[in-house]
Amino acid sequence: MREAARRAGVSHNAPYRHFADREALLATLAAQGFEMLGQAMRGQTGRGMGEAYVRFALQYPQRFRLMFGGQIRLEKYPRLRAAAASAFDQLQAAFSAYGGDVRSAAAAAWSLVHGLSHLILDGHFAQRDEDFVKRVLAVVRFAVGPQRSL
Amino acid sequence: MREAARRAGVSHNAPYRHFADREALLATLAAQGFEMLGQAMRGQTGRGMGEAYVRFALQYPQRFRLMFGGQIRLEKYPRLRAAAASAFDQLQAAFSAYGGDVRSAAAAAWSLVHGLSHLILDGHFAQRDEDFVKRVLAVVRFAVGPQRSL
DNA sequence: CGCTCATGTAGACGATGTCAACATACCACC
DNA sequence: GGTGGTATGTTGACATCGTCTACATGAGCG
Repeated sequence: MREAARRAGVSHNAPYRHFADREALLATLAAQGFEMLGQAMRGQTGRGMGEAYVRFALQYPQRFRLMFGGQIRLEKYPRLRAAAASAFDQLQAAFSAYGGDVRSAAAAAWSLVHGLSHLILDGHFAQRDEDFVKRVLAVVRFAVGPQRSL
Repeated sequence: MREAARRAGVSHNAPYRHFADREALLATLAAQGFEMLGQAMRGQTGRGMGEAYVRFALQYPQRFRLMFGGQIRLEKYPRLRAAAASAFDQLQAAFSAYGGDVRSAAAAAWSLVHGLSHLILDGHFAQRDEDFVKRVLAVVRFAVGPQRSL
């Protein structure tokens, strides 16, 4: 709060005229982040969407962490939840052509790109270039219906 | 820090005799978490390991968030990095029987279960029961070599 | 002009992470 | 057995933070 005020060049209490409290400020920034993410994925399809997702995370790491850091209680900010759901809907739409368990396939795809983003940001992989991302995403197939494999 | 001291029933500065600073305390807890995670996955293979991973995250959400929240700089705590790598190695070993791009496949598998854990914890999915997890994981196949699909 | 609303400021409070100074208990060694 | 050091703990202080209350100011409008 005080840091935000400082950067804005106003007194330490001015931000409270615009945000109820710290969490509300962060929620607004997070919602903005989800809109940015949605825009980054717009127009992409299939694997391109996943790559756009990871690219976004690597480009705005702090924002991404804010959006998914669990410090903001989604249920307190309907606008945040809506923004997040809208981004996910976009991903899910890319799977709707698919028959079968669309929801599960979309959830799996989201999980994959989300986890990859997080793990790269946390520095758990030696590589973090676009090629690595492509290679990892290329390994995965999504299957409908109850089959079995590894 | 002060809260930890309070719970331990000691003065507010006692913890500084055991941890350099707040980050060092959290790093220790996180390292412990990685060991717990490793133990939770031990003995599992393939999809069972993924389920164990998600189960761990849902069972110890705060710990999981601490381990992957990005608040601790890995490079400052070699023991932490080692604990994390050891857990990942276990996952990677499960793929070593596989030919092809083992590293990428393991990275994809880790990303999948990691992202799923995070998204469930964040409340981005309506369901969070074990069945949902199984269903999502069941949708994914890992393929070696340069093939193509969605 | 006077009222209201939006916005900003100053000052205070409790809580936190951290530092410095001081105390105490235990253990090794002459 | 005394002595010194190390591990551990305590008290007190400081700057910072999020937040609350009270007060100021300025624009728009009757």
